[in-house]
Amino acid sequence: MNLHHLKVFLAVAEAGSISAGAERLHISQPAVTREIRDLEASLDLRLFDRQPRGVQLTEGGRRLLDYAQRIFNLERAAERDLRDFAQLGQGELNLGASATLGSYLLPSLISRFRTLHPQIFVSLEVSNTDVVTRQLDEGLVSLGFVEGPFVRSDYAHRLLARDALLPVVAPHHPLASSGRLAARMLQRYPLYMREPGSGARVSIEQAYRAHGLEPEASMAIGSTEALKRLLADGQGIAWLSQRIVERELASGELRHLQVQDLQIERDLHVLWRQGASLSPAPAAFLALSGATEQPESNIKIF
Amino acid sequence: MNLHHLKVFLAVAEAGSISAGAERLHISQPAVTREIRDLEASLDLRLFDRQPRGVQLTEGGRRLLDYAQRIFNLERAAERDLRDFAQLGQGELNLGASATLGSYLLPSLISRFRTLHPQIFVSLEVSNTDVVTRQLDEGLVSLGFVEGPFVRSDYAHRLLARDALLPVVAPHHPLASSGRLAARMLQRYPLYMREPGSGARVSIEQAYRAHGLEPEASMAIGSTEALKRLLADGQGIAWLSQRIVERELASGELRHLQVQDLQIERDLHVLWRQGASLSPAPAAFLALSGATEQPESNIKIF
DNA sequence: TCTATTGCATACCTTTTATGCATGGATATG
DNA sequence: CATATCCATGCATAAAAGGTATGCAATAGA
Repeated sequence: MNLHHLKVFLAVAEAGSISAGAERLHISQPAVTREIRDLEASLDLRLFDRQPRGVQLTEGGRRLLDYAQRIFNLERAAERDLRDFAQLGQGELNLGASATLGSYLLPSLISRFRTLHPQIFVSLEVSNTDVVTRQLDEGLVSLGFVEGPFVRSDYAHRLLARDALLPVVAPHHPLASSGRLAARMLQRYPLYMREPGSGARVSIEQAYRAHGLEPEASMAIGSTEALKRLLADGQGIAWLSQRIVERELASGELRHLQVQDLQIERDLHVLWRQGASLSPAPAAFLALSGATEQPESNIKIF
Repeated sequence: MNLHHLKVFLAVAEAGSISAGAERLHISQPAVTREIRDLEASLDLRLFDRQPRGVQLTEGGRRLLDYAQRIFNLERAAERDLRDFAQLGQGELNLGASATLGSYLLPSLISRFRTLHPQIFVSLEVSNTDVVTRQLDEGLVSLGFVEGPFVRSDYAHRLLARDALLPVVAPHHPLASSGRLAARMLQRYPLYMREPGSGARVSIEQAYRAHGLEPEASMAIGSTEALKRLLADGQGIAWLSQRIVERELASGELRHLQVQDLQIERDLHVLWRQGASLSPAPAAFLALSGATEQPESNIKIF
C-alpha cells in the first residue's frame, strides 16, 4: 500500500464509482481501475464489490475508508497550517533587546508589525547585550537587538543605525555651564554607568581607554531611567544615548557637556543565530526594521 | 506537497541528516536532497537548516513533523488493522492502559488471552488517560483502558468496574492511628498526586472541590509505585486505588485513613474508536474483559 | 596546517510508476 | 433488443522517482 493508492481509493469510495472517482481526480477511468486493482492486490483484500451501476464498499473497504479520511484530513490540515505559517497568518515573534533599542526603536516597529500581522503573537524582553546574545543562543528569542560590541562571527547581523552617547549632567553640576571641556576634566567627577554586560558600558570603557583615561565606575545601575534620576544629585556624569536624553536636554532637566576630544558612538545591530534561517515572522520583522545589508555603509540615523 | 514528499521528510527529520534519511529509505542521498528541495519549494518554506554535520529542523519543519508523524502512524495503523481483518485470528492486539488498570487488571487478562490465542502478538503500553486517548485517536492501540473521566461522545466505551481510591499514609504518619477523621484534617499534610493528565488526579481534584477543599498537590509523580515509596517520608497523604495498596495495607506498610465525609470512587472503562468495528483480536479481548454493555448497571468489582 | 571524512548540492541519465487512449465485455433500462 | 453505463485490458506515453558521478564546504584528526 502507498498513500497515492489510498488517495485514489478515497476518491472512488466517496464518488461511488470508479469512473466518477476518475473524473474527480481528473484522470482517466482505466488509470483508476488499475490503481484500485493494485491496492487490492497489495492488501490481499477486496475493497469494492463491482456492481452494474458502480462499486460498493466491502466491509474491509469501509475500514480502510475511515483511515483514509483521517489521513487526508490531516494532510489538508498540515497544508493549511503551514501555508498560514508561511504567510504570517500564525506564529510568534520573540524579540530580545537591550535598553536603548527596547525603549526607543522597537515599540514603534512592533506597533507597525502588529498592524500588518495581527495574528502573530509578539513578545519583547528588554535586558542587556550579554543577556540578549544568551537568549539567542538558547533559542528563546529569534532576533536580538543590541547596542554594543558582540562576537561577529557567532551571529548573523545587520546594522540598524549609529547612535551617539552624550555626556550629561544635572543643571547644577559644576561643569554644567563650562563650555568646551577636555576629556580629562571629566575624571574629577563620579562616572555613573550601566552594569557590566551592558553594551553602553563597554563602549564607554573602550572610548576612555583609547584616550588614556581610566573609567572608574562609581555606580552600576541596571536601568537607564534610574541613571538619569541619579544624576540629580548634582555630582555624577553619565554617557547616555542621544535618543534617550533628547527630551531632558530640551527641557533643561539635563545638560550636555561639550567635550572637545572625546566622542562616543556605537552601532546598533540586529542579530540572529548564525546558520539558522529565520521563520517568516522574524524575517518580516527584520525587513520592517530597515536594517542595512552592508554593515559598514549606508548608515541611517533613526 | 504530496505524501511521498512527506514520507521522505519524516525520514530525514527523524534521522537528523539527509544522507541518514536516504539510508533509512534505501534510496540515494541525491534523490532525498531533491525531494526535500521540492517539498520546501511547494510549501514555500524552509524546513531544514543545512549544517555541517547534518540538518536541523526549522520552526516550520517542526510544525510539519508533527503532522507527518500522525499521518504515518495512521497509515501503519490502517495496514495493521486491515491485515488483521483479512487474516482472521492472525492479528495483533495493541493495548493502552493507565497505571492502575495496566498494573492490576490487564496482566491477568492478557495472560488468559494468550492461553486462548497464543498466535496473537500482544502489546501493552502503560501511561495515563490523556495519552491513552491520544493513542486511540492515532490508531496506535485498538483498546484503551482508562480510570478517569473522558469525552464520552468521542469514544465507544464499556464499564469495566468501579474502583475506590483510599487515602493512605505511612504507619508513622501523625494521622495513622487516629480513627475516624474529617476530610478537612487532611489539608494539614502534603497531598501527593499523579501528574496532570492522570485520571486519578482528576478524580481526586473533583472530589476535593465538591467538598469545598482545595487540593494542593505538593508533588506530581508519574508512577504509582514511586508515590507509594514517597509516602515513607511519613508526611504525605496519597489517594490510591484499593487494588494497588491491598498488599501494603495487609502487611502494615501503609495505613488506610478512615475519612468519614469523603469517599472517592471512579469508573474504570475500556474505550475504542467511535464508529470503528473491532478486529477479531480486540473483540475477543473485550469479551474476555467482562466489560458490561450498559454502563450504568451490573457493576462488578474486580 | 594539511588531509581525510562527512554531508549537501548539481548535472545528467535510467527506471518505475502513473496516466492516457482505444476498445471490449457485462449488465441494467426503456 | 438497442442503448447507456460502467468496469477491465492492451498498448503507448508522460511524469516521477531513482541512480551515478562529481563538486564544494566544513570539520575532525594527524
